[in-house]
Amino acid sequence: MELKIGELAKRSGCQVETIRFYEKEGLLPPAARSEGNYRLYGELHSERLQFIRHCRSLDMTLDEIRQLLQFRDAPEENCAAVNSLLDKHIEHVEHRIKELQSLAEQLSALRNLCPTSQTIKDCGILQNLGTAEENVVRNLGSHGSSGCH
Amino acid sequence: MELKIGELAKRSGCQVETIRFYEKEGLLPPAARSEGNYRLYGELHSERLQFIRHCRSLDMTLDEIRQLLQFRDAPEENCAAVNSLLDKHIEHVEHRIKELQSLAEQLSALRNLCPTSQTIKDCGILQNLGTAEENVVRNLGSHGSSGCH
DNA sequence: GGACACCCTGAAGTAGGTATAGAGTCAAGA
DNA sequence: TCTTGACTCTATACCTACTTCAGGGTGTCC
Repeated sequence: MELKIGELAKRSGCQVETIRFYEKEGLLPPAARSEGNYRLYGELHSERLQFIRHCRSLDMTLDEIRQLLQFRDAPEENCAAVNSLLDKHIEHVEHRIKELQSLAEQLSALRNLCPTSQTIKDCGILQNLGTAEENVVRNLGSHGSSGCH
Repeated sequence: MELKIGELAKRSGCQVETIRFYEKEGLLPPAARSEGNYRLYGELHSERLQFIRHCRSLDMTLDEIRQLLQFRDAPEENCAAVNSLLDKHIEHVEHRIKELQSLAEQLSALRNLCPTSQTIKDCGILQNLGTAEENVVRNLGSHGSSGCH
């Protein structure tokens, strides 16, 4: 039941480099080592990695996951903080959805400004992009969560 | 009509550092300089920056913006590529919305596993996060666009 | 001439990895 | 025994779109 890093990676569906990265970040404790200095993992590591990957698949940050792992390591405490962390995360995701929906509307309106191919100087899209943002919601201004890329 | 960088920043609603960054990235051409080596901007810079910020408020990448600026600089060409770039961007945003909606559903289901405060060892949320992801859509696996943070 | 707001350059930091270089380990086949 | 190939190791750089910081110079007001 001792896994090398590549085997653990296959099992957990993540990449070798990612596992090493989690170790460096303190999310996974350092692994035991073989004679040849290879990392060796057991069941506990495997479960912990599964937990982390599950959280990541739910788009939590490493900081949020770090907190959840701490809770997990204190089984007698109360879980109110876990619930609250999740509530905040849900709120965050829903906020982001609304932002992107508003964005999609704006983009669609912009697209309609050039229904067919023109010369660039007559292209309604480029013209509009060059104007002030009067009709544009500033949803991504300075504090918007960034990036759908 | 010669603006110092701080004035241009105020006008365009972005930060001084961001303007310098765009210059370094080649999105804005180098500014003229005053005797004291201060950057001096004119109307053309101001318009170009407005264009860039408008695109950014629509969540386009700097690479996409670079392409649009190239188009903008060739007014006699055909704008089909502009339309196509925008179509791709719209598709991208809509895809991301769907991802996040599925995510929100999963998070909501997860949240329901612990309706009231428990001890951590009885918390349905933490228990579920430690299980394999059988019931979890892998929408963010390896190729999902990242980050709502 | 001193205080203060503004500007300069260059480098480092952010999140969550991914990619690369250069080297070591290990098992199987010729 | 030698070699090939798959795997592992460390350390470092790269990605996006900026932001922050250190250590200075400039310009104006009182």
